Amino acid sequence: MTDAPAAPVFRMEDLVALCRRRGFVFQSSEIYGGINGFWDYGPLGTALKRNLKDAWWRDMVACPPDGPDGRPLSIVGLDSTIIANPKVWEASGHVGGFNDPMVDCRESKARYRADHLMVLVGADDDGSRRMVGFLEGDDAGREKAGKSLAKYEKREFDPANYAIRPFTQLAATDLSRVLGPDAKEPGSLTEPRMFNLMFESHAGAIRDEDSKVYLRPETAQGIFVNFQNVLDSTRVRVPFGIAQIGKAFRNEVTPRNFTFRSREFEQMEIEFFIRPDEAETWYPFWRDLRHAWWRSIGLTGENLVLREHDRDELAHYAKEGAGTCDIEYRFPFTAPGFGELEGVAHRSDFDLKRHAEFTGKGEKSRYFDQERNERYFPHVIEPSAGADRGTLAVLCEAYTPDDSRPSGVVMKFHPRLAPVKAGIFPLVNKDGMPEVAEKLHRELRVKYACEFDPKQSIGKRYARMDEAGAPYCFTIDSDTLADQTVTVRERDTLSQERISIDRVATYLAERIDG
RNA sequence: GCGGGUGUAGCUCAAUUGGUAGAGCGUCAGCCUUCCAAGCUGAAUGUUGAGGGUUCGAGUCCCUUCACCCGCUCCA
Repeated sequence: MTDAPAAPVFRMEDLVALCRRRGFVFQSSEIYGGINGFWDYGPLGTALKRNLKDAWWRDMVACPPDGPDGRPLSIVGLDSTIIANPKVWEASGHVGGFNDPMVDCRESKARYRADHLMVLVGADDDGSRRMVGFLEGDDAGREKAGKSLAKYEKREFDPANYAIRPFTQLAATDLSRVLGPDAKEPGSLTEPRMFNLMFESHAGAIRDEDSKVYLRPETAQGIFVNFQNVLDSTRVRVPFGIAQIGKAFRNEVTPRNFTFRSREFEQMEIEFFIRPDEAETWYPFWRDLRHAWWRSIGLTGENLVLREHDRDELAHYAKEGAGTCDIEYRFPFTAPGFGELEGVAHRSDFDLKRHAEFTGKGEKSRYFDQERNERYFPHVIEPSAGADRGTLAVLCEAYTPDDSRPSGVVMKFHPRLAPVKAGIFPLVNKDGMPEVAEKLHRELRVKYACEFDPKQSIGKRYARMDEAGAPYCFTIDSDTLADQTVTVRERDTLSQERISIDRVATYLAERIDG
């Protein structure tokens, strides 16, 4: 990464402005002032995102490549609900994990997880002595706290004279005598406050604790809880995958960076179930396949990277395993750093085991492998991609300022993802040309998203198609009427060539369908 | 959640010490137009982000709030 090229040479606000101007992305409920962390897709953005999801579904579910064993992957689809029995989230660990109390320091503006915060206090504390905070596991911080306390009390520091207590066990009245880890005066720490990262609602008319439900924070659990249903209803056997595209919700503390960190977002997830001893084969397979897929839909530049996680940043379900990696993109707002598009994780058998435990089915729910004549909880390789983040990366990759063009900018989408595949124009809006163009449009629109536009000058129409990212334009002129040929204008090169009008559909098929 | 900045037509921006909210571009309609936002004529468009206050009078001053941007923080 040392000689990585410079970040994209455009300002994010220019892309945001284009997205709004051309109808890719709008702020949610904008006429009421918007709402933080929520975004709507306009006509072009909807088409773009749909094309991305369709490409994923086709390449991963309908027509996946061969696996490492040389046989086609077996992957089936699922569409589970956003709201489920709340026990799902107790089993998955989200109810606990999403409720971390946080402590803010008014003086240093730092924020700490309350359960990571400890205080050093005199062992013979009588309720009036100063306490000094430090972070659990931070030996240097703890030493510093000791020195600070000894200096304050003007005596030698002897660990035997001090006790360590969790911050969470302090009474509210004690806070005024606690010195924060990064503070100079005591009393700057707030009481622990809950940051509930799962959205809550209520199912049914009565709004009480029993009716409380959660909007799912990931689509994955819908797959795990349907694992047995899919096995029983579908002729699949390990190794196989279950795929799902759907909305998920996280009450992010700080939504930021356009659609990158939204509170409502869409995931494209596969849980691929494997034999426990084959993770070392399947994990690198999926990692490389997913990396290659993002490249195949147009993220071909240096801004796409694959990054293996360090051991200490792994999630609770992946501590032991074949590995976890992020597929990351260098967005203008992360540059020179990167932002995550997709995580590929070996989740081990964590989730299936947890649901076996929480449903009380236990070992009985183990999978029976007929070929091996043995029972086990399958392990899982999870490629989990963000549809909105992917769409945003595609928008960033496509955005190409070009002062030599009238539009000033061109969106160079991969033809497969382009929301409009072609513009179809009569060179002038008379002499029979619009009729021919409209007929061509009617034929092409059956298979490809095309725009017929007879108005204004040809230059304006090309410029508009540049901003919409249409890879091709077909123009009918007076020669068309004589020899049945049209001009193809290519978006990226601005080249023009003439082809027969009855070859237009084939021309598009060769370039869009591969 | 903290600090800083921004907010006027779809976009870019004007609007004197507080004194009738405007222009260009784009959009739309018509004319014209034989290949890259050409030209002519005309049209639509705003509770100046929202709410409150001061004032005879607020885009302008004050308060509150919302959204976006930058920096922290957070991201199981």
